[in-house]
Amino acid sequence: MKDIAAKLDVSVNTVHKAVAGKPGVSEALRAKIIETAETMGYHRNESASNLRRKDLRIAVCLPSATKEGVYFYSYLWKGCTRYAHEQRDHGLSFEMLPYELGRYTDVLDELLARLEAGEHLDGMIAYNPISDEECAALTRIVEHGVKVQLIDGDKPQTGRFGAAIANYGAAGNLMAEQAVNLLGGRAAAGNILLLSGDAYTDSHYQVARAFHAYIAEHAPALKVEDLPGAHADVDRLRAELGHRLAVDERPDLVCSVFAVGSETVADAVVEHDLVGKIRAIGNDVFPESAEALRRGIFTNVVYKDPVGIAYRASKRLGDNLLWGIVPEDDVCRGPVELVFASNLDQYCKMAGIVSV
Amino acid sequence: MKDIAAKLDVSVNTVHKAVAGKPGVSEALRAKIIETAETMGYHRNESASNLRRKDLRIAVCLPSATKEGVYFYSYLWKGCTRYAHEQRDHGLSFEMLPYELGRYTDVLDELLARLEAGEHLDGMIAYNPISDEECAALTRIVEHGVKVQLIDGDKPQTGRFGAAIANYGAAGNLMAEQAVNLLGGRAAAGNILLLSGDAYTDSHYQVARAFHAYIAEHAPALKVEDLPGAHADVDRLRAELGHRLAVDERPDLVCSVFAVGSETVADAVVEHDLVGKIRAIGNDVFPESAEALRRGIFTNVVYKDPVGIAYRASKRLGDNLLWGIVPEDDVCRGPVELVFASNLDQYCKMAGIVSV
DNA sequence: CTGAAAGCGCTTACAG
DNA sequence: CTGAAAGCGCTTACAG
Repeated sequence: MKDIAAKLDVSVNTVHKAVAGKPGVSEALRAKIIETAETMGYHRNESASNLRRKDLRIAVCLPSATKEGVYFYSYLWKGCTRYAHEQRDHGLSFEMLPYELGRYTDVLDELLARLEAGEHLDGMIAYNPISDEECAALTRIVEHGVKVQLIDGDKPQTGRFGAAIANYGAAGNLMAEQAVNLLGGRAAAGNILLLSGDAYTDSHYQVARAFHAYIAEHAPALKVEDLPGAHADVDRLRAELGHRLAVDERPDLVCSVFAVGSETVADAVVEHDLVGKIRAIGNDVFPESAEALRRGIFTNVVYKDPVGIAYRASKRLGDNLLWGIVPEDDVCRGPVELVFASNLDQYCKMAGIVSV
Repeated sequence: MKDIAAKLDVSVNTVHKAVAGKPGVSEALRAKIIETAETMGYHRNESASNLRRKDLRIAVCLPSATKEGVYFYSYLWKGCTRYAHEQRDHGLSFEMLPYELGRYTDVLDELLARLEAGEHLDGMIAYNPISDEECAALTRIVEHGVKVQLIDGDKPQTGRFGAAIANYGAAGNLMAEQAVNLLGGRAAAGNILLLSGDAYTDSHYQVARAFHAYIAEHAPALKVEDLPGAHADVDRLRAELGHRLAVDERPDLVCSVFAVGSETVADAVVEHDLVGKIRAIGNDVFPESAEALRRGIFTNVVYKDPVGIAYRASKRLGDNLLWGIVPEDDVCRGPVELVFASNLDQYCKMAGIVSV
């Protein structure tokens, strides 16, 4: 920077304003400085930049990890806190705002009140808003100049900066692809029972839809029957599943598109003494599903990397606020993988699951 | 730091020496300072620390990516350069020293000469040495106080700081587990042809051994026949494989423990018009294997994350040199995953493979 | 719009 | 063994 300043006979301060995109330089001079900087191979020293500048403030607003879906939410928190920890000396300060399910709007309104009272916030990691109230509150936060990065869903109409979502379509395809493998390849025949969850829950619906589409295209001789139902009526689901497994014409393969359904499947398979006799694929890695895979109850479990999704969401926001980096796509889809007993341990280690 | 100094009535300089582990403080005072620092919740500001201190020097010595195994080596380079790029302002400077295969000792000797001439080097990322000469040269580098992190193998007798290796055992198990799945589960029967590579190449041998062990334990009715041979005699391998696929009693499944073998399998399956009629699992993601998976020639490909291995090797060394972090294990084993057509794209993106 | 000066929190080189 | 001073490369707050 000193060299550039000397070469153009301006002050380092002016160089700073030019390269950092700050106001206070004429556009002509800025262009000349940026050009010179590039030809001289200049790049900003991150350590020095971070040292003097004031921390940018980011709020994280996700469901607390104490209720339904506890594992999933705790993985999201883990991804955010990991990034926050890595960046603690790098110019970012995080405020964690967990909310009890059903109280999202309240927490958003509180935050809004603080913004209206003049408090400054640069960015926010926020759980995908569902209700109109939640969307409206988030939209108003965006209007206060806060860059909002959504997690586990997208609502472009809020004016959010970006969104990070698991690749539910790929998860459904992956589960279906292995289902076809297990039932004999392209010429596969047989019956699949799919615990398809709640059709109004985006993640359930998308996995189930992709599953059906894959089977229809690649192995049309396979019959897929849906068994819907989610957290709310898990008892009915359990009874119905038991019913299907008890009869002689039981399905050749049982799959679940969601975590609670996977647990139900594992329990039912054990209860009806079908371990090794019926094949099953679960969704999401959590202690119970990991145990079921280890014991051979599941052939596989679909992994959607919730920690990674939250980490990437945080990093995209941080990189943008700190360095002005604009991602290619505003929506970022995480990877999906199929877990086997042979490589289960590496996923448990990532998720912090200790085997029993 | 200023607060600690004020509290204990010493200089910031003394506090620095105490917390940074530098000489020049009495042990009694050091202990008192460290205790006070902890109770006051002090932690070192990384940006400030990086800004003033001199860059630590790290050399990277790996096979150049222009010969045999080009993809694998280029992935290792990619992992190292990614870390180097991330750390460019964070107190680490890297020197890249690619060598032509067979010329490893020469490059190590050159480096040794520089060290003996008084040049200083803090750390080194080095490819696993094979020959006695290579091991000896590396040992002498270690004796000059250089912390050496090995990649793709381990030679503890060199006194290396650590090693990062793909989990070849898990890769063999994973391939075998899916082989059992494809051939009918626990009661599977059938014949598997295994391109087992070169028994003297550690990576080939370990994958093949784990594969055999898994089958013997989990599906003893499956017959596994080895077809050995590696890069050196790929023409013979190709002929022999063609022979086995041409006859009526062809295997139900063909697997390869190594990349060149996988390419050979894919070619042979196409040549004998067996796409969709015979099942095949390959090893390693590279353009040809990705294409074979996309076209349904392979059911799956085993992924061993070479970029990640090199990245983690670099990061472990960097974290130790910069912050004194000592990893729990000196040997770090990378993850292994089974790739499907449904999630192939995410691996191609990581490896920089553009689909045709 | 432009610049001179102070300072972020640490590390270094040097003096006592 | 201990400390006073300078300085890493940038950013900020302020003066012109």
